[in-house]
Amino acid sequence: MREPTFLILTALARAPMHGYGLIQEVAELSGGTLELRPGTLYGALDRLTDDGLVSLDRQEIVDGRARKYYRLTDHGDAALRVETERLRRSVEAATRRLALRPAFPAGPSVTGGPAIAGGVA
Amino acid sequence: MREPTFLILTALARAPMHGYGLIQEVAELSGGTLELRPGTLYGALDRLTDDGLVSLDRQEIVDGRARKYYRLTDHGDAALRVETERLRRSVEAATRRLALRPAFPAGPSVTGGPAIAGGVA
DNA sequence: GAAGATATCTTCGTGTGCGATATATTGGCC
DNA sequence: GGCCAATATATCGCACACGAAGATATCTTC
Repeated sequence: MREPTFLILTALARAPMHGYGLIQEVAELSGGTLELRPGTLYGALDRLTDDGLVSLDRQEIVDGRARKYYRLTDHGDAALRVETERLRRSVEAATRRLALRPAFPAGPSVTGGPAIAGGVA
Repeated sequence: MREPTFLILTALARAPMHGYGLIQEVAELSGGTLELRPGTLYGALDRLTDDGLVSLDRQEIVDGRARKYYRLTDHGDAALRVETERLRRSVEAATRRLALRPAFPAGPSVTGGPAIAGGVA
């Protein structure tokens, strides 16, 4: 599961949403770093629906425009929990190892030194 | 950046490693859930080298077998930090929203609280 | 000398995400 | 009244990362 898919599930974890709302919600969740394109969104929704992680909640007509609300299924809820824990472990591992490194003396100059530090167990 | 790539950079954050060592290290980092295949590994190393995130540290001959050690560059260090924070934000968002859901009433009752909690931002 | 582990690397196929594009309706603007 | 932007859904093709499988080579063990 990649980031767009993960964030779609995350967005749906709070409440059912329709496609366009998901685009905005995911942008917010990612701090603006990820702009969901229609091709990504609807492709993901189809895939997730096939996999049973998401299902069509209801269909409304708002101002003459059809709105399809998608909902996280129990299966999707479980998958999101599993994936979240996987990611959490990765993030923790990376954080731990980055902390051992001499975190960049800042400055625009790269200052030659490889500065790799010795073998830590 | 996807998970295999992320974990390769994470593995290299501690110390330079050679390909085969990375396969084992990434398996350990992921708790055995991700087994890096040679195609994934060497493809990623080539790509990361082209992008300047990783570079060839040294080449040793151990027991007659060539070993190429790869090293995280400053650029790679920075990229890993950025990516780690991105992931951390995603994980926190998902955790927060999952905590709001009635975490599976399920049968055998999980005793009292969801107990997921943690510091919500 | 054959078998298995170590170690690197290539080729090929596929799934996912993304860009571009199409369609339709509403509302604002000139 | 016509045009454009925004809202909203949907499809197509491409690129890229990944994964499976196999080729190559050396060392160790039997």
